[in-house]
Amino acid sequence: MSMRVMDVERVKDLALFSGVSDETFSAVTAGAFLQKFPAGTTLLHEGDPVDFLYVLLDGLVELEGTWNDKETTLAVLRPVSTFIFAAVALDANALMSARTVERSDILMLSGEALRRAMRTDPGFSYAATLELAGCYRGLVRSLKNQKLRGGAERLANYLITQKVRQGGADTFTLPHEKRLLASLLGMTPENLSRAFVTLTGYGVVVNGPQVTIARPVVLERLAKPDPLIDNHQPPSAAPIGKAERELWPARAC
Amino acid sequence: MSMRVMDVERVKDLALFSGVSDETFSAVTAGAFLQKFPAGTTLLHEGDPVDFLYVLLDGLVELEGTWNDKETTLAVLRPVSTFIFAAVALDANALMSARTVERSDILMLSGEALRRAMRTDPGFSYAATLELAGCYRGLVRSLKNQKLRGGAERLANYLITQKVRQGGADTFTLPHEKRLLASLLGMTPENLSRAFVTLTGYGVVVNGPQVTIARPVVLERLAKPDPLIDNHQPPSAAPIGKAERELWPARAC
DNA sequence: GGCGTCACTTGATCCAGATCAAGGCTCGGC
DNA sequence: GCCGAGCCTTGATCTGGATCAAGTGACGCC
Repeated sequence: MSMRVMDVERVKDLALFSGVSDETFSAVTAGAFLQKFPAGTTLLHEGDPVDFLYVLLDGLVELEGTWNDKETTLAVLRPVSTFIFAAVALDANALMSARTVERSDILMLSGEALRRAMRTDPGFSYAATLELAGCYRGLVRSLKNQKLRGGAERLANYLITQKVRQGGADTFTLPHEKRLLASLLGMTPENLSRAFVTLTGYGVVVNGPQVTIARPVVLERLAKPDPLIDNHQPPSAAPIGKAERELWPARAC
Repeated sequence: MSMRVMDVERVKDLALFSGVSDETFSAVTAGAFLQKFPAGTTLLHEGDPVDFLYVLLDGLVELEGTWNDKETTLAVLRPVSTFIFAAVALDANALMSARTVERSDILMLSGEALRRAMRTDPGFSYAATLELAGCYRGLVRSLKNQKLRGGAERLANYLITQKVRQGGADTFTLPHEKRLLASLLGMTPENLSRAFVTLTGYGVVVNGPQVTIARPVVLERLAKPDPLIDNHQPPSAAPIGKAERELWPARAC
């Protein structure tokens, strides 16, 4: 199934394709699929060879890792995002699985064509470098978050980040199930519940998926957000790549 | 202080500079410094703007992250490695500090010149993409290791990896202080001691920095090493980039 | 040679988080 | 409308790891 004109435009606007020539762009999108997947579909299993670069155009996707019958969520992606780009670039096997959380529109671009484009189009391989550098720094943040903070602190910072990303209002809604949030934050669902109870003492009120931060100053005193771990990028109209997200606030978008 | 001919050769052999044109290479190395640092020198502090790409030619370097007066080791690098390449590519601030663990020879390449080279030399930006993709995957492995395994399991896998990297003999030497290893593995020095005691029951004998794995099969039954987390790359004569390391064993080096 | 420093170890205790168990709730299907 | 499944919460208990405290041994310095 091929892409509609509207979808082509959305892809063209990706940071990854910003400096790309028209020839390269059509070469890369020529053999592309646009597919709709229901919630809970595994797009790609850990260890599998990776034939496509995936672009999430609509919906919600989880990246997860497994070992010894345990699993953990490494990231939750919202549109518009690319994923497993590193494996595509290296033509290597996936280190994590990808699963749709909601019904999602996903564009699949031939890995072979992308690697060829990276070798021939300097604008594209430059953009690819920036994209990967942004992804890398996102992971550094995750690792620091995981190793340096306790559960309640991770949750507090997650809530502050969500608040900013959703526009800054004191009340906002969690973007997905708490079970998934627990896995992302590296704790059990039971402990996430208890962490929410703890934050009650810092002015956090929870009502199902609705969260309100009644006393932001008090919560921040607990959370101690840090620009070297948390990326408080506000929402923006333009679709944004991992690189620009990393560069904020150093550069305008 | 400029580079000796021998050092130029070592840099030229880096995977990062494999497909690079001679002009680009001299442009990048023109304003380069080669410096020797004593042990314990902080090369770069978290949050600082990054003006140089660092290349560790000899010695040992630790990358660490800090939050709220706690600190943790994110990686320990051996020669020949580049570091903070992502920050250089994006012209962003460092997310981690870099410290020499031993006396080290470090080459510093102008970030400005490298970014220019990335924009003009397609061979270089292609190699940069591969390098960053390799670094990215290394971090994915670290994060899975941290979130999915317990302390004793992380230590067991670390030991198995060291054994392989050092040539496969049952007895090998830890490459640095245990205090640093503890921080890398995400535990306190006290708990690392106890984890070593635990592994005694699985055939691990410790004598200062000397470790011998007396019953590899038993230890592996505990460690459950996994190619999607652990990178059991054997040593090799040629200097190797983060990309090739990731590709092993899929491709010959 | 004596002494201070620092890495490492060991023991005792404490705490965060995991696990086990149970109950309430929503929601979709029949 | 009833029922079952799955998510979420709460409570009780257990355990891995952190913290506190003390002791040992290696090494460098005076």
